[in-house]
Amino acid sequence: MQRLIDHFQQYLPLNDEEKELIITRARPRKIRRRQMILQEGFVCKHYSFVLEGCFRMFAVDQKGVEHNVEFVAENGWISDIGSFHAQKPSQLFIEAIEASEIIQIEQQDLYHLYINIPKLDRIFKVIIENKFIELQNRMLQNISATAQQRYLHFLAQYQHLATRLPNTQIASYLGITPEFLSKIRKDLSDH
Amino acid sequence: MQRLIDHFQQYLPLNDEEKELIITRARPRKIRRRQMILQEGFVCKHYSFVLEGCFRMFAVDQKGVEHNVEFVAENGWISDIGSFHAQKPSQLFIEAIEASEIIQIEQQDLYHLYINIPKLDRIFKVIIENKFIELQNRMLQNISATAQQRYLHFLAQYQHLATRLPNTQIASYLGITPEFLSKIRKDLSDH
DNA sequence: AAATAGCCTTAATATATCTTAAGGGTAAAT
DNA sequence: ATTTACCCTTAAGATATATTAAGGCTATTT
Repeated sequence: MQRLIDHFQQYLPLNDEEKELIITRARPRKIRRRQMILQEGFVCKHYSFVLEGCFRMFAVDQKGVEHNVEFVAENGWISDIGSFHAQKPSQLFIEAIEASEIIQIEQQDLYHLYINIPKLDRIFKVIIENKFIELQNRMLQNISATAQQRYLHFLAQYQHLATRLPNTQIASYLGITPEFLSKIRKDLSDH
Repeated sequence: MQRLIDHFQQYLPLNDEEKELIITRARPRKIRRRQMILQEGFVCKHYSFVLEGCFRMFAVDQKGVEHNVEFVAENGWISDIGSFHAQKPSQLFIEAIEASEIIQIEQQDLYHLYINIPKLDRIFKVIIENKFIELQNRMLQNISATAQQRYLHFLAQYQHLATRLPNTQIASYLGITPEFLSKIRKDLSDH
């Protein structure tokens, strides 16, 4: 739990009372590999902070094909924010790619924390701003770069993830088929 | 200026003192068509709230081709958030597509407002959460849908924009060439 | 140890999208 | 009123990426 407090304090210091309140509203949880913490059709109940392990958020299209929207590993937050705030059924899945440990905060608890610790508004504002910047960069890549360039960019920016993920998951994140990623990798290795 | 206050009050009520402070720190400005309010290589100095008109944020690739990252029209915010907060040179341009009126807040002013009106942390947290959700949906479309599906989705979600934008700008936003968009439109009109 | 399932690769063929080139239409600039 | 610049379209040929099918390799599972 200290890890979560430390995480928040990277943004702003907290006093003991604030730390205590956060601790009462957050719950640690172990997740097995392949376990889902969100499924399509259900409301996203939590904001989840990843202590150990790795998750993917994905959608399934009409043909049943999965598309990875996001990966989140250590010290990152994952949630379907739209579903969480609107309390509407999600169209997304969140699945553990590895055995993981997380800390979860439920919606009412998070709202309670926001009211009693206004600093958290600031902290989460910055957290989401950073996620937005990252996503906007990825979007720019997607509309302007070839699949090979996107793959190289992914390797450079997310080395820590790239080595832990099967290529098939990376392909889904890049928006290409595993077969085509395989071709890209061959072309690269042939210099 | 009242428009900005009203905008904030859609999220949370403000008292007179808060309104007054915001007004002293925000500046209205008229922008001509094609005028740039941010250019590559410069630090993004402002958060800009659009009263009237329409802007695009775009990047220029090595070949000199422009890629539209985002459109923002009435009651939306536009800024290169990364450049703004880090005070680092931007890689993006922001240009008025129509003659426009905006209200701008400089970095130091916004930070001053955040400190003196903690509510604004909450308000901007929600604003950016909504932008994030929108962008994540677009990202999902981009990795999972064909150009035709993306175009139809764009028309459905942004009718108000679609009719005001030249197709060449829409094509750039969708990540396709104008020629291919033209073909898509023909295929659609042939049912 | 065998069987199963997931992952990675290869290659042939098909489809989506880009490039280049050209022409016509319309709005802004002179 | 003419010119210029921008925008939209069409089409042929090129390239990027998807689809299908097959085979091999590992790590589980039986």
